[in-house]
Amino acid sequence: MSSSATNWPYSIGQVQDLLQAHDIQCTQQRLEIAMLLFRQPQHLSADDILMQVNQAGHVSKATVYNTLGLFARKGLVREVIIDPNRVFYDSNLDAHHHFYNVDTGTLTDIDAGALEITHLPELPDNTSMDGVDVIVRVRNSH
Amino acid sequence: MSSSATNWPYSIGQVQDLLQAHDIQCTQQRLEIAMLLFRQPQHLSADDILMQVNQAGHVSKATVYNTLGLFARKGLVREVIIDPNRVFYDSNLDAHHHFYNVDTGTLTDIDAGALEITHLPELPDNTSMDGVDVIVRVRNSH
DNA sequence: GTCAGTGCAAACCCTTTGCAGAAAG
DNA sequence: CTTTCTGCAAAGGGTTTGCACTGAC
Repeated sequence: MSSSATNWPYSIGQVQDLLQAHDIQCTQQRLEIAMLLFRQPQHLSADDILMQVNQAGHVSKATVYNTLGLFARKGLVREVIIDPNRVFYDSNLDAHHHFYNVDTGTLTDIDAGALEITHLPELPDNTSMDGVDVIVRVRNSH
Repeated sequence: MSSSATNWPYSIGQVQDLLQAHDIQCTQQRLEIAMLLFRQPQHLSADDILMQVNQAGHVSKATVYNTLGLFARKGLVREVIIDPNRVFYDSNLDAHHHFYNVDTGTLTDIDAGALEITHLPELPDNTSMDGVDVIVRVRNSH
């Protein structure tokens, strides 16, 4: 079930292969952004990435946003829309769900195998399944 | 389990009681917005509400946003964050989940009883459960 | 009369876009 | 050489804020 037989962090070669496998032309900037995301399974906002990638080299804001949009469209990363203020990009390719700490804005993974959904009703007419997201909202126990 | 033994749409009196029960001072504008939301179980964006409420009377944009934020904080409506472009406000007070049509941006309810989650792993340290959202993304079958 | 709510416009912030220059194949 | 990508700055769009006015109690 695991699509990624991975050892984090990914090596440069593995990231290059990953881009190619997802039909994404490999450029300097895309490689830098992907390397960052695939250092470990994590959830980063566009701004996180913009700042981190610019500690060493330089990638423009527009390129970061365009690249992340491209990665998401190509299925290389998953957009996580939970926080109204920003989109997170998730480098964990395996099926999983999320804890969302509403106090800190922190996302934590829930392995898909650790949770089971049953009795899902039939889909609306003329639609097909695209995915199921489960978000468990938690708050700090005061 | 149903917190609302309701007959939609809510009457003015019922909405006034609802506001009072949620510790919200009843004003003209808040009543208008609440009446609109509780005409039926539905998902409206701030802009939907702004436009609909201004077909008859007039409520300013700031008041609509402030009021919806207040309603959500007080637990009168539920914020649904699924679409990166706008927040939906859900007047369905019963436990339920959502289908989200990624092509049309449409939300549809899934009765909570129609779906079961088991084997939820234990929460992160020092946190308490705030709620579970299940989002089933669907797309139009081409 | 006092405190909370409202309206307007401007400010904010994340994200997208237009276009000229640079890079990839 | 042609096509695609990148960078900059400006525009876009939903949401928030500052402040004076109005309304609720």
